[in-house]
Parts: sequence; C-alpha cells; structure tokens
Amino acid sequence: MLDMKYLRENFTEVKEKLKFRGEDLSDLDKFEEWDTRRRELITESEELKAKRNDVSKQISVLKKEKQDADHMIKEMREVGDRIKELDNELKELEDKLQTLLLSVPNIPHESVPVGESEDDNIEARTWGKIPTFNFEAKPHWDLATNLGMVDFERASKITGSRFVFYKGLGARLERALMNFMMDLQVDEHGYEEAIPPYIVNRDSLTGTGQLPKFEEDLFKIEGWDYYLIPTAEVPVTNFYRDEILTGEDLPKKFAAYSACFRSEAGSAGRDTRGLIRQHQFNKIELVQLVKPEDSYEVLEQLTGHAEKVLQLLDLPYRVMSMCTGDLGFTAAKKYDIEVWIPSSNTYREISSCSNFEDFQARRAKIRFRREPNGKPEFVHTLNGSGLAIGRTVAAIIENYQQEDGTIKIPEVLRPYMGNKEIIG
RNA sequence: GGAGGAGUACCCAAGUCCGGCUGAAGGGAUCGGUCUUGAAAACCGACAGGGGUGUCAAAGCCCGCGGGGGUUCGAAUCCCUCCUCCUCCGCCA
Repeated sequence: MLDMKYLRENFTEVKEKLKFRGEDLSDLDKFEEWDTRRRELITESEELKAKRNDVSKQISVLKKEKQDADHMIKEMREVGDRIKELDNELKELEDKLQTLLLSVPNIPHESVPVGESEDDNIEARTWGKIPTFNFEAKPHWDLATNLGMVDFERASKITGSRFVFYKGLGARLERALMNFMMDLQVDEHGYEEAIPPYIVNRDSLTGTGQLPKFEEDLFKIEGWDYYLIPTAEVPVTNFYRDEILTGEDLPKKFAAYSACFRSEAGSAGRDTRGLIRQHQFNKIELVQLVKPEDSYEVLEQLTGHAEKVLQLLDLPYRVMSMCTGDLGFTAAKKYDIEVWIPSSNTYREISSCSNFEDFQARRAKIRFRREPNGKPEFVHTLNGSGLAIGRTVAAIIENYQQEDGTIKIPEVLRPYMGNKEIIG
C-alpha cells in the first residue's frame, strides 16, 4: 500500500512510474476526488464534535446546579444526528478509498529495468557449468518414478492432478534438503528457525498483499475466513503485524519451513508433468524486517543466501533482475534465481527474492522506533525462497543423473542421506 | 461441545454495580537530573501511546480503556455482537 499523503502530493509522478508495470490503473483517477471529499467531511464532523464536547460539559455543570438545560440538550440532539450523517458518509468513502489503495501496486525502484514482460528481464549473473551428457538427459519425472522416489499416478488417485506422493529415497531426499537448507540458513547466515501455521486469516493475507486482489490463487477453507498459505512469507511477515519494534530489534531474520499451497488458477496446461508446478510443495523461506536505509543492501545479501544453497549443491543457475512489467504486485525490486533443468534445456525459477520496501509494512502496520521516544517508522520487508524444495529435487535428479538411470547424491547431502552416494 | 471468569497504556493495576472536574488514579520499568571517586539506594523531574485533521512548521481540534455497532446532550462505565485469553467438565492426536 502506498502512503496516502505521498500519493496526494506526488500524484502525477506516481501514476507515471506505475505505468511501466502494465497494470490497469483507471481506478486511481478517483483518488483525488475522494481524498478531497474525505477531508471536507472530517473537518465538518470534527467541528461539530468539538462543539458537542463543549456543550455537554456545560450541561453537566448546569445539571449539577439544578438548572434547566433542555434547550441545549435539544440542540445537541440535532448536532448528534448531523454528526451521524457525516460519519456514515465518511465511513463509506474511507472504505472505498481503502479498497482503492489496497489495489494499487508498489512503485518500482529506480534500479529496476523498464520492460513489459519476462523477455525484458536482465540477466544479473550466472554461476556453475551446465552439464553435458553423452546420452540423452531424461526428465526428472521419469527418472524419479522409475527409481520409486515418487508416485504421481497414485497421488492423482488419492487427491487429484498436480499432487505428488514422495516415497522411499524420494521422501528421504526431500527431508534431507529441508534439513540441509535450514541448517545452512540458521547456522551460517544467522536466521532464526521458524515453522509457522499453514492456515492464515484474511488480515494476514491483506498485510502481505495477496488479498484483496489475488484471491483466486489461494485455497480457501470452506466455512471459514481462513486460507492455506501460498508461502511462509505470509505468516512470517505477519509475525510482527500491528506492532512497534525498537531499533535494536532490527534486523529480524527468519528462515521458515512450510508447505505451500497454490491453486495455480490460470496455469492450466503449463508444466503438467513433474515436480515443477504442484498445488502443494515444501519450501524454506527467508524473511527479513530491516531499517529502510539497509533494505537494498540486504536484498543483495538475501539473494546471496539463496544462491549459496545452489552453489553448495553444485547446481548451475542464473540470477535475473525482474523488469517493471514482471515485478509482481508487491515488490519494488525482485531477483529470480533460475536453476538449470537439462531435460528442458532451460533455466527454471527456483527462488524469488524481493524487497517490498514499506509496501507490506504499511499494510500490516509493522513499525519500529529508532530512539526510545522517537516517532514510529515503517520497517522494510524482504523475502526470498531459500529454496523451493520440490524444484530443487527436480534439479538434482536431472543434473545428477547417470546413463543407467541412477542419481548421484550431491556430496553435501550425503550426511543427510545415511551417507549413501547413489540413488538407484 | 458444556459451564464459568477475564481483556484498561511498556508491565502490574484502580475505576465498571450507581454514566458527567477520569481531560484514566497508583505502582513498577524506562529516560533525564541531584547526590557519589564510580555504582547502588534515596530524592527530584519526564512519561499514554498511536492515528487523523491542520500547517512552511506549529498551535489547536477530533478519535482512542480487546474489535465493531447501539443507547444518551454526554460512555472505560449501560445494551448488542465478534475476537482473544484463563479455569473446570467432556472428547481427543
């Protein structure tokens, strides 16, 4: 959410910057009119309230002295009615204004490349050597199924499409990665370990920006105003919602393990096979709350923390800087980390690291005080996958496959896999 | 699921029956000071906070006693509703 005062004072400039996002901004035109009317209503209502407060005190005195106050009471009754009218109109208007503000995307940072689609994203760097095979690389779903690591067909029977049943060394690999990633982020990068609720309420999803605009992407619990989390970002960022931290509290760094649930509305037919696009997947999520002046430096660090996982697993990847048209609704700046997937001869997103500046903090009212008696300021929030575990499994299976269909286990994972060296 | 109880500021807590100098007491913590070689103790002082409006800035004003609504000239106090927490019973991983 943008700051109302900032929007008021920089209206044309903000509109100009948001244009590059390629989102529909026609509603924004109503802002100035509504904002003006809002302040008119507040002024009139508050003047009357001041009067009422004053006269009520006089009435109190008169009553105590056993004097007549009927005419004042009668007058104040009318004032009260008028206040009620004004406040009703005000509430209606503020609801509309709030809805409007909640649907305006974040302003891109000046370092974000201008562009319309993913084709305009800029490659920031690449790492690792793309493997060459002297045989035809097989897709991970065939390899994993043949090795008894996963069962897609039975998952479909049990639930439906876009679900997977991990078993045997597949389940073990998933669990090994979970522990490996968490140990790295906690022990080496200083994050606090977290396991959040997988079900959250509407306020939390509004705080991080999934609601009100993107309800169709979520699974909702029938009969409740609860939703399955699409990412641990939601419960973890909301940990300090409606709170004021102190300057010394910052930065807050969480590494959270959770399952993630996504309806994948609108991606029918895409990535229908394999582990890439599932309704449910596991993820280690990095979340940081920092002082505003630190957030861009921290974005680089946090992206590095995610990259480190791939480096230790020796999986080739590239880092893409998202252009204005591919930023998403909430981010001011975003890097996607894409891992090499041999069977499709391309890089696929495995992590997304974003700086939201104060966009989420304002929605969720997460603030801090620099000095004991200082004015509260909004923190900056950041997050990034460190990493999506299902996609990491897919990448390992494909990059570490051997001609006979077995999979070499990356060395750093072997302690987590009973010191096995090969799945086969 | 059944029966009770409770939410007041950073923490504890009075006030709620009986609406009006409560414009929220008191204590602790915190911050500043005096004293001291330094510290502790003691004493003195500051301390709702937050939001809104307004303004170059400010003053002023409005709203704030878990959230929302209502009654009233006037609500921490009365009414309705929701949420959270606690105790007991039942059930249960």
